[in-house]
Amino acid sequence: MTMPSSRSVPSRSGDPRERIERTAYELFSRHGTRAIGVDTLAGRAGVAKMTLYKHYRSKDDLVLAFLRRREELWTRTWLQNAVRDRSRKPAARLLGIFELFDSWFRKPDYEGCAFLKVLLEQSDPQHPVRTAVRGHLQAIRSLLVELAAEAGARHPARLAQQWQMLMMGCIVAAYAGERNAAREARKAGAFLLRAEGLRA
Amino acid sequence: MTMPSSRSVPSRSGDPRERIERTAYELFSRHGTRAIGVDTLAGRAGVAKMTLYKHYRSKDDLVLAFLRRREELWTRTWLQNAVRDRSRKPAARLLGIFELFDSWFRKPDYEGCAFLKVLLEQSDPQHPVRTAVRGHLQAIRSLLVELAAEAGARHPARLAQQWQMLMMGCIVAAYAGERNAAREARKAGAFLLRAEGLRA
DNA sequence: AGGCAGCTATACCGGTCGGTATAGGCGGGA
DNA sequence: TCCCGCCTATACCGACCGGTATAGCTGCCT
Repeated sequence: MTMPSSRSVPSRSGDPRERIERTAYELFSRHGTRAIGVDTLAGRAGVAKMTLYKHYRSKDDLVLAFLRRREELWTRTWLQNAVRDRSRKPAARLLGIFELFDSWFRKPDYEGCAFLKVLLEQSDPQHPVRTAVRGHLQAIRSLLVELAAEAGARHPARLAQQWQMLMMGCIVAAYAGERNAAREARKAGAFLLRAEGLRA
Repeated sequence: MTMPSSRSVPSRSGDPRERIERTAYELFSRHGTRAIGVDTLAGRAGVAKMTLYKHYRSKDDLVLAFLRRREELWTRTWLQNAVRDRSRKPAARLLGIFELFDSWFRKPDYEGCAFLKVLLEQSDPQHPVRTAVRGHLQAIRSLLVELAAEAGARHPARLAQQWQMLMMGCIVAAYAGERNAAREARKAGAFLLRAEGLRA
């Protein structure tokens, strides 16, 4: 009677720490960090609350671990690899991001970008969590700068910055229900490439 | 001793209802709606909690009122008027949005976009609050479509959608600390205009 | 003078927040 | 066999959550 949601999809396998992180990833990604309490988290992970606090000093610590995992799984494993596999020409790789986004946005359980959710729910600019998000956005930026440079852009840093704004803008638009956001962003991106003297 | 923050900047003037809405505007805009409880709100407004619940059935109701006020003050009074005053040529008006954003982002107390904050903190797509945000974003879109059409764009709806993504993207980028986001977005926007056969 | 509407203050409700204390179960290594 | 390290379960802490009940004050209308 205590917690009806405790045992649903308990992510049973793995040691407790792994179960905690996996559960945090699912719940924080979907609902943000403010909406999920530590009791809910421990219950869903099938783990005692004390175990959680043995591995992480505070909830903020766990949130930071979640953000690291998000960079590992989303940025590196998903985005980076998919973009490199999708094409050989760097300019096409940049455009490929939006093709990737297009199928992402059309997933019925599309839940937006965890980095942006966490960024916007923290009003203190000095807070460690918000600082960490800035770092993770910077990691994505570095990837974009690299691609822009490989593509031979005149101003790789500028193109990367504009590209990232377009990415974030269409992620939010898709979250607001605009399912074709990625396709329109891709078209806009193509114009930016031309302005940099590139063609896909 | 009960509430040290109760009387700081109590927005003293006006009837209770106006004080509530003004306080909600300040607090929700800066911190989001999840971070601000009704006790804090009533305390800061210098109003009894019962008075608050006499004017609004629930906190969600108050949030909806806050969003309406945000559209009134931010979208209509601020954005719309400023853009119309800034220039006569519609294409220049579109670009003027980012010039307006540039000074907005450089305010030391820049607090981002309340619509986006509220949108991202609500994970249920059916929730009335999230539905309301979609409506407010649509209002901004309408303004953009109008400007794009006046400017003679070949595809006003498309240009408006891309423009809004650029706007949201640079709002978020600025929130992450990128102070020159608006200037770069403006440059990107100029390329989109050229692609539509327009010149500023 | 009476009355009523609007507001205030205070206390309360069950539930959840992040975080801690305590005691016991269970498995592996010596 | 005994112990120790890791985990569990449960209860607790003060604070806060959204929302309600009650009683009293104040000012305006008649």
